[in-house]
This record gives sequence, C-alpha cells and structure tokens, in this order.
Amino acid sequence: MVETAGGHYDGDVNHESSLVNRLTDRLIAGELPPGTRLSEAALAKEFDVSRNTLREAFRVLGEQGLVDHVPNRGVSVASPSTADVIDIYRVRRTIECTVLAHAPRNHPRAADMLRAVEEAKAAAEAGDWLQVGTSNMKFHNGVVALSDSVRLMRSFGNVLAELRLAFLKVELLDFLHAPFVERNEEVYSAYVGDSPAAASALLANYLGDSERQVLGAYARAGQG
Amino acid sequence: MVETAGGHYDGDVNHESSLVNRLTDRLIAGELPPGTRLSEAALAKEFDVSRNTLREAFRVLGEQGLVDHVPNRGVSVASPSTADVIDIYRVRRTIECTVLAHAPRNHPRAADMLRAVEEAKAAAEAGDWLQVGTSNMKFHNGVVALSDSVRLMRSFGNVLAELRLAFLKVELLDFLHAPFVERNEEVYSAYVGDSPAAASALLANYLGDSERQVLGAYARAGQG
DNA sequence: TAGCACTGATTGTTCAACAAGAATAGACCC
DNA sequence: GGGTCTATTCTTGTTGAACAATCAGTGCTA
Repeated sequence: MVETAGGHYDGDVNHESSLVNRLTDRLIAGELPPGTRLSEAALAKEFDVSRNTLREAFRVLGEQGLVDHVPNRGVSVASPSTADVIDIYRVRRTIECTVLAHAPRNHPRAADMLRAVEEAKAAAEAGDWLQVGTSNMKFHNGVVALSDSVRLMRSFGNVLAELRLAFLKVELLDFLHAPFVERNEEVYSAYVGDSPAAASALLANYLGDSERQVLGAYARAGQG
Repeated sequence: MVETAGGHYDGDVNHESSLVNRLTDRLIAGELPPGTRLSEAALAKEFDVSRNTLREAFRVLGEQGLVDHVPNRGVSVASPSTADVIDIYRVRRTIECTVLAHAPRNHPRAADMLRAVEEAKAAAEAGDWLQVGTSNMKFHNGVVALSDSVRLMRSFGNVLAELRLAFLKVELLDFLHAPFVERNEEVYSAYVGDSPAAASALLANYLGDSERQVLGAYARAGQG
C-alpha cells in the first residue's frame, strides 16, 4: 500500500490515485479541518486537475468515510459526531481486541508495532503531537495486521483515519494522545512477553478509557 | 440503506447513486459474471449515462471491492481468488462471531434474522438458489446488525457481496447454499433460545465448513 | 415578520476532444 | 514454426466547456 502520511507518491502511475493520496494527506494533517466545505472549483484549481477527476477522487474518499457527500451540496471534510465516535470505538473493540486475542505469538508484523511505539515516544518527547497521532495509528494498524487479512486492515484503516478527524475536531491532540503512548507499549509488552489474551484485555481497557476521553473532550467542546 | 437486490430506487435523488445501485444489482444477480471486463463506452451507452458519471460509480464500486480497477486497463468484475476467499472468511470469523457472542439477548434486529431464515427456506423449497443466496446474505448481515454499528455493517456488507461473487464464480449455488439454510436456523435458535455464546460457537463451526466447501469447489474448478 | 420570487453560486451531468497506455496484427528475422 | 519488433488500433485517463438542476441568500410584498 502507498505511504499516505509522508508525501511520497512514487508508485502512483496516474494522476488520480496520487490525487487521492494528496487529499488524504491534507485531511490527516489537519489542514482542511473537519467540517470544511470542499468546493469543487476551488480544489480543482488548487490541485491543478479538472473537476471531473476531482469528483472521482471525492467518491473514493467518500467511501472511505473521510468526506461527507450530500447530494447537490457537495462534499465536506467528515466531522464525526459523538454518535460516530461511539460507533468507531465499537468497531475498534470488535476488531482490534479480537484480532489481538487470536494472534499467533511471534507474528512478523509485531516488529511494526514496536517501531510505532518507539516513534511515538520520540515524537512525544519532541512535542510533535501530530506525529504522535500518526505513530499511534501505525501501532493500531499494526495490531490489526496480525490478522493477516487485507480486508480487515483496509476497513480498519479507514475507521482509524476517521477517528483522527475526530481528534482534530476537538483540537486536544496532546491531551488525548499523551496517556496512550505508554499504554501502547504495555499492550505490546503483554503481547510479546505474556499472552495475546492478556494483551487483548489490556487493549480493551485502553479503548474504554480512550473513548471516554474523546467523548469528554467532545462534551466540553459542546460538539454534537 | 437502499434495497439493493430488489430494484427499488425511490430514494435516489440523483442519477449517479441510482447508477451504483443498478450496477450492484447486476453484479449481485450474476449477470456480468466475475472477471467480466467492463468497458466504459459500452456500459455508458447501456445505462445511458456519460462516461464520466459511470467512472464515478466505478470508483465507489472499486472501494467496495465489487470491481477491480487496474490503471490504464479499466475495471472488471471482481473475481475472488482462493486467497481472497480465505481472507473473506477470516473477516467473517472475526466480525460475525465476535458480534454474535457479545450481542444482547433480545435485540430488536433479531427479527430480521428470523425473516431471512424463513425467506431462505421458502426459496430453497422453490429451487431459487439465487434468492437463497440473497436471503443468506440478509441473515448474516442481520447477525452483524446486532452490533448496532453502522460501520461494521457497511464493511461487512461489502465483504459479503464480494463473497457472493466467489459463489457465482464457481457456479455451484445450490450445492454451496443447500446445507446452510438449516444451519442458519440453528444459529438463530441458539441465539434466541440458548445463549449468544453458544450461537457464536455454532456459527464458527458453520463458517469453517462453509469455507471448506467453497475452497473445495474452487479446487475442483481449477480456479486460482 | 412570514412568506415569496429573484438572483447568484455550486453541484450534477453531458459531450467532444486529445494524450497516453495497452492490445492486436503483421512484418520480419532466425 | 517460433519469436521479436513495430505500426495500427482500441481503450482508458484527463481536460475544458457547456447547460440543467438545486441550493443559499436577498430583498420585496403583504
């Protein structure tokens, strides 16, 4: 799969798939904040593509849940409601915990998880909370990668990307991410050193707390 | 959500969303068999839309996994390989069993499951195996509906639709569906009468057998 | 102030055109 | 005959312009 958070599009053979990645990067990076109306004419000019090409890209982003498409009113950056957040955490619990609990002990992809943990620690140290969020996504995508299922990874990746928009919406990246850098590491250690089942239990706890934090931030921000 | 297997598009406000549904129906119905090359010019004329509109529809079907898109070579109806089938069943086990095991006892959507079981029985009686397959999908979508998660339902629905293409590919609809009409009913009874956990165990068994059957059919058909 | 028509802007859709890749069919060589 | 190279042809990728349909805002009228 193409790296989406770094700005490398070497593998893109045509204009449009690169466009999807460029748009995804902007969304993930928090330029184009949640709720932003995406004007076809303006964006087409900005990315120097035709409206038709842009509209095709919109369709894939729409299916991925990154943008909302309302007929005759165009698309805007997805702005997850509290109901969406709850739904997203439902998915996370269902997929992440189950995959982790059933994962084989020495899965090769576990190395990705460890690397993500290290990255997150370094980024937290440096105060780069956006990068912490990216590393966090990498970690949890790594968890689901233990399933060896490309479909689970794809679906789950979309949901995580959506959750990132939720984080951006309340703009408390540090507050929301800080406590979980460490807990990712605990989950990893439990998986490697103890048992997948134990790690899964830790993760379930983790997700419960994380969800509460996000919903709390939403409540304080007065967001629907 | 719009009914996709019946031909009702009353809710479609614009041309394109109806186009996606019309295409989905054809795919699900087995016209346009797996692997069929979908020519833009030909389909645009057939559905009486422009190439651009059709291409937008292709993008959403591509994200849903119903069609494969190869740059510069257009799209063709997805034709799941054995690796895809294995992956699909991995998803099914992860999502269906987990959701069912954690489902509350008297979930309102359980009625949908029962209805699907009845439909499947009637259709099997009538020898309408395509309809049996549709009812079967309805049943398993009903299982996932017990999660109350729109995202799980959406992702899972896509995967099930893909699996249907796998069934169509080996063209043994009766053989593949026949044994499972009854087993759906057993799962339902266990959920309602016994416990979600028991039902989940039955379902896990069911999925294992089903997977073996499909892979066996693939092997006999000499498909990759 | 509650409608109501008007206006301006945006999206939905089509069409025609051309560039760029891929497939096909010969031509040619060994 | 088999294998490669090339020219032709077909299909997809992308664009720009155009028009219809719909929406948001404005000011008018009663």
